[in-house]
Amino acid sequence: MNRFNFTTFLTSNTNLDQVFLDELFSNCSIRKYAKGEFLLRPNQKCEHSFFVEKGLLKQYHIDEKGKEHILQFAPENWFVADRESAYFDNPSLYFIQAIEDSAVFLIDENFILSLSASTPAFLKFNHTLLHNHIRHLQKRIMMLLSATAEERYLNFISIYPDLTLRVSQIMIASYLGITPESLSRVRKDLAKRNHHTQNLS
Amino acid sequence: MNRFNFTTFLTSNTNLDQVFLDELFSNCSIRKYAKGEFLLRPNQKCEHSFFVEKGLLKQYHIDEKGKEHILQFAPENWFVADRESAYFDNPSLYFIQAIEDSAVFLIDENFILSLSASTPAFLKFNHTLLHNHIRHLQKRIMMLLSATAEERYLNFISIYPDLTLRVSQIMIASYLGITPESLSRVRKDLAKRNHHTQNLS
DNA sequence: CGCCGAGTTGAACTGAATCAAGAAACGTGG
DNA sequence: CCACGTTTCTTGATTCAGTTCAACTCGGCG
Repeated sequence: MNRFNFTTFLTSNTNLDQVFLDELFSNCSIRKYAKGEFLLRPNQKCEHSFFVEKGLLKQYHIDEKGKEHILQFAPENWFVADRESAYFDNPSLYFIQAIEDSAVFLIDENFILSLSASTPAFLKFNHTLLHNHIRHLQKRIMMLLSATAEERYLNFISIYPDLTLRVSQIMIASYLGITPESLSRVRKDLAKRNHHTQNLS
Repeated sequence: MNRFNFTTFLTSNTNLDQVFLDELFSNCSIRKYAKGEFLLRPNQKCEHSFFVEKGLLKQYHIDEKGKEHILQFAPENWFVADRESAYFDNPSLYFIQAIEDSAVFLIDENFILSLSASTPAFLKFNHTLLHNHIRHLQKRIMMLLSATAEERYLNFISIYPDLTLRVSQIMIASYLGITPESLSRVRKDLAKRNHHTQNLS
């Protein structure tokens, strides 16, 4: 029996049986990407969803002013895809790039649709994933609408404590919508305040 | 035959037949909400999706500082739901409120799932809706990450020319993540510049 | 008529961006 | 394994977009 993260992810979130999993895996390919390699570039069409088995990806956009804005990080057990290009005719606006050496499952979008039609448990699973994604994006919007630089950073490290160590501050700043210099100052301030409270205890 | 916007929306985006539509409508109810009425409040559980047949809704959050942040407007032919409470156990974080007298279809989320399982065309339709929603949220995040107050406003009026007239500036500002005062100044600046270009032509 | 919320305008303030320069960490090739 | 160049991170000085607070206008409505 295969012992991928992907298998564990599927079996622990659904009650899909082995026959189903075998069919799913026979329609997926796994590919390795070296750090820095691109899985998708703007104006390409994104044919599949990516499941990150190992490593770390980022999805980002370069705006007219040449600045990079990170839409999301995708560490182990995350899905990424460019929904825009997968479901509509539009070519992608985003880069998807490996920021660590990574192993990724490629899943055809049409295959997901046909599995959903044939297997109610998978349909439910896929819907939950999509709704989870929506929920996540909504939280991010609220954060960008209401939180200061410090609040955004504190929120980030509480949600992604591991990423804080794996990702450069430049990228974290880009994800938070602040400059790297500001992030550095925020961290300095927090460290100073933490020292104080530790000394008082 | 019923002549709702909802019917037109469904038939023009899918090839669902009349039998199907009859079943769908027999499982939906339509309700009217007066301006100011709430469809959902925080800590309630949102049982269904709403399709706006007529009128205008807003979905928003009140943060710890007491400020209102609008997640989305929903005019005619839009769906709104609190995915978070519909699909997970968490009670809602958001208000959904009518800002005009409105007529709204209520669609049970479980019913959507069962229709998706039984009707491939509806499955496809629903997936497209969800992906469209994701695409929309992603665009909004890029906007909040990269655009100035003026760029956000110009983007807003280009996407929602009608809403610009139906919605108070206070709400537009809240949607854009700026203060009403700033929005007023942005508009003043734009008007001044437009006059100049008009005089030059 | 008087009230109230929406919108405008001004003045002062501020959080974060920008620009610039130096220090630390990193990796790559000799 | 060290030396070098490159990138990341830090820190400071300055600027700026947008906020805050306050006063005032306008239009609708009981």
